Amino acid sequence: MKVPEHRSLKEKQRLEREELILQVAQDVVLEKGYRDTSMDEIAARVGIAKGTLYLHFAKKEDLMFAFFEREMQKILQAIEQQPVAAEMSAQAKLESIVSIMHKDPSGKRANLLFILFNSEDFKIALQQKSLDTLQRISDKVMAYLEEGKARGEFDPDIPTGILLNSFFSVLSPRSHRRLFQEEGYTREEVMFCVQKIFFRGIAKRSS
Amino acid sequence: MKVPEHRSLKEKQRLEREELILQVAQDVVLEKGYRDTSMDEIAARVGIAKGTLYLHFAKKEDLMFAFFEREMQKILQAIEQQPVAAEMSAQAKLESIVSIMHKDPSGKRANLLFILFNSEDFKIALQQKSLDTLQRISDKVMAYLEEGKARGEFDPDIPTGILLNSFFSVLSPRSHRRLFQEEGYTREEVMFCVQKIFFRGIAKRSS
Amino acid sequence: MKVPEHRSLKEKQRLEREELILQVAQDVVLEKGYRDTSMDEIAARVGIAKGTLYLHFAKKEDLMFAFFEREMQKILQAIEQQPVAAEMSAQAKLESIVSIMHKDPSGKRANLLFILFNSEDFKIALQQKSLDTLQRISDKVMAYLEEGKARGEFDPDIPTGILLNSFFSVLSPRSHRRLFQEEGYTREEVMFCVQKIFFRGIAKRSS
Amino acid sequence: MKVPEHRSLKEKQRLEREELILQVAQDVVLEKGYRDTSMDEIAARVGIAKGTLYLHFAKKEDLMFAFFEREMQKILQAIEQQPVAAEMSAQAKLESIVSIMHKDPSGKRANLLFILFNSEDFKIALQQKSLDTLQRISDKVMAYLEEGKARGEFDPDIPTGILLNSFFSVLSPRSHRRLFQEEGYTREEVMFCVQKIFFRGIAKRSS
DNA sequence: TATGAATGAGGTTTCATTCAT
DNA sequence: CATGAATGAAACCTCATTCAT
Repeated sequence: MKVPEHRSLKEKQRLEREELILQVAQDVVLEKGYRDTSMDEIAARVGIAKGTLYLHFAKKEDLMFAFFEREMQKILQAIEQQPVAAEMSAQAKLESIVSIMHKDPSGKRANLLFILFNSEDFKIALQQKSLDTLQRISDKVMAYLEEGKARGEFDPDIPTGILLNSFFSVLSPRSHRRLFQEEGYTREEVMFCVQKIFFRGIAKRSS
Repeated sequence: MKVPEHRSLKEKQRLEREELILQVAQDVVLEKGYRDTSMDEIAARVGIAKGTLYLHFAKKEDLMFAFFEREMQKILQAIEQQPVAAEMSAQAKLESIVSIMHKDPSGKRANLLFILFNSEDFKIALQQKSLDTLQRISDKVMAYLEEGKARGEFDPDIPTGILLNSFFSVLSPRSHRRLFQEEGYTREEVMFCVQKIFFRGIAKRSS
Repeated sequence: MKVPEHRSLKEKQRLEREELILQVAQDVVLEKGYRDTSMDEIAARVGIAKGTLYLHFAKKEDLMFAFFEREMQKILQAIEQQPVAAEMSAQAKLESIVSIMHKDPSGKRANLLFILFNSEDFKIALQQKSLDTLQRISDKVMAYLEEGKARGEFDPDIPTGILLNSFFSVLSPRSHRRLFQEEGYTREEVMFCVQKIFFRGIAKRSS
Repeated sequence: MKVPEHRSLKEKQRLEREELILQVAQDVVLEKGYRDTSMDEIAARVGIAKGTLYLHFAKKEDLMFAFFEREMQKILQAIEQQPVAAEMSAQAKLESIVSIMHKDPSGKRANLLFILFNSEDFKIALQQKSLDTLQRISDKVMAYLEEGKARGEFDPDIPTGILLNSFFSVLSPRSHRRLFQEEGYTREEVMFCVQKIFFRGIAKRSS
């Protein structure tokens, strides 16, 4: 109020630190899972006091939700910035979305989303927040699925809601993770096959 | 000691109680997840003292593992008792397995297995036990998948390991649960579509 | 009251079992210490139900106290049955008592008494019971100590109470146990030296 | 962080509290023994929450070990700071050690050490820690015992290991405690007599 | 009388959250 | 703002003791 520039500098620092916290939290969650990630450890790794953590995020849930939301935002932005040629097939568009979700710089995104999605604690928290960004991603995918049906690419007999769910099942590395972590398949190989199964599976029969 | 009937009566009561405990544990796990299921709460809901719980299951892990194993046994037995005509297609055989896994009286089985499978704590416990039953179910499915490939039903270009994983993905109600719990689809409809996607997706292309 | 013979038969069986329980309790206490000896384990080793244990001894403390008392009784009897020649020196008489306390058939007595004497729980229980037998043993030793003083064997300047305590210190295998369990001394060697120190230490100076 | 005085003030308070905890723990252990000393009770008596206790000592064992080690350190330092004239007899040196061990401000030290030494649980914990301080005290005593033998003060026929044990037996107030707590002897009187017995007992006979 | 299933108080330890400095 | 010590609820597990059969 007195010195706006100062205020915004502070604000910038604040955001930078928030970003750092989220990064660290992500790492820890990936290592230890949701429940075994303690606020103590996050604070320690960031190099701040536990109390400071609570200045940024009032609850553990809030922190967790924040980086979930951030990932979603990134995905949404990437999807929206993706150049989409009009004549591109619906399948190609959806494949590009899958590709976005699996190809983050750190390569951790999909695992992270999976962990959060399957953490009981987190689910409960999630239901109480608005899922706006998630909804928008979902809408985008749904739009492509319906476009594909309209174009005759996808089987119109399968309800779009079910298609949507199956799409996100394909995406989530679920047990796929095991395939390249323990059974020696490459990530690319697995994703290629899984997408193949999915898109063939939903294709309109050429009859 | 003297009277066999007496002994077996006690034993019967014991088994009944054990069954009750497992039922309750199942419910709580379904509601709250593995970690948030406390021995206290299970005992309270069963209506017994905490100590009594420990007479039946020496550790939380043991209790959890017990009903996991029990479900697996039921599934394995059902699979093995299923009459399998020699000329039945591999797909039909696999469909019957899916059907078994999804048709338990309570309708909770698949969710439960999914929760346990994705609980970090439980995984660790699981690795220290023999996974015999689980392995045998898995072997059965794998055998059918390879039979299907040999018969020209399934695409031989997709590694069987990946097929196997995808099969269990289809099975696990993961987000499917949402479809009939919140979005108004019937369980049958969802399973029908999901299986359709899967089997079309892995079918050998008619050249 | 109706059938005395029967009654006494029952009574005899009862005592036999009580003896067995005490034997087993002794073994377990020697193996695990006072606190880590559970009523469950005693019952299991005796081959009776836990409830039966409580028909004989209403509290854990009572059981423990019972075999403490029993050992004391044995010691007292052995002491009183010991033929004591009038002209025997006081030192010789005391040495024979030490010998009795250390030479029980099982060779466990001294350790056991030591464990009990140093168990906090037991001490408290002990204080609430009459220590009759213990007192009588103590009186016997005290009498010999005073006899020794009167005869000019022991130093009359050391109060008999202190001598008494030191005597029981010498007896108790305390850390002596370590000497032959971990350091390779023989039990006899240790006892010989320790008694030597004690009796020389309390001897009247020949000046 | 910025102000050293501030840091050291906090540190000082922390140490003071730690000291208080150790004091209280000592009292409780003296009253109830090792096993019956609960973290709850210690916290309650100190007037802090249970969790706070765990900020200072991560395990019950650690707390117990901490004050054991602290006492040992105090004793070792006192021994090493003791001015030792070269011509002093070995007996005089050992007497000064006994005196140190028995003359702590609270007068509880020896009892405490004895309780800990005879607690099964503590022994196990002790074996996993380095016994450095304990060993050094023990070495010092042993050196004096051997010096005494060499000088012709002590009986060379008694193995030094046995002498060492007997020395610590004399020190430990074992049942001595009873003498001045219940029987009206003074501490000094008891210690005087007990040392007299010990040193006479181990003296070389003037032949 | 004998049984052993049932009880529940009590013990240790963890960790999200608060708050005085 | 930042700190981190303090809190206390809650989790798992044990075991002496009771009591219906």
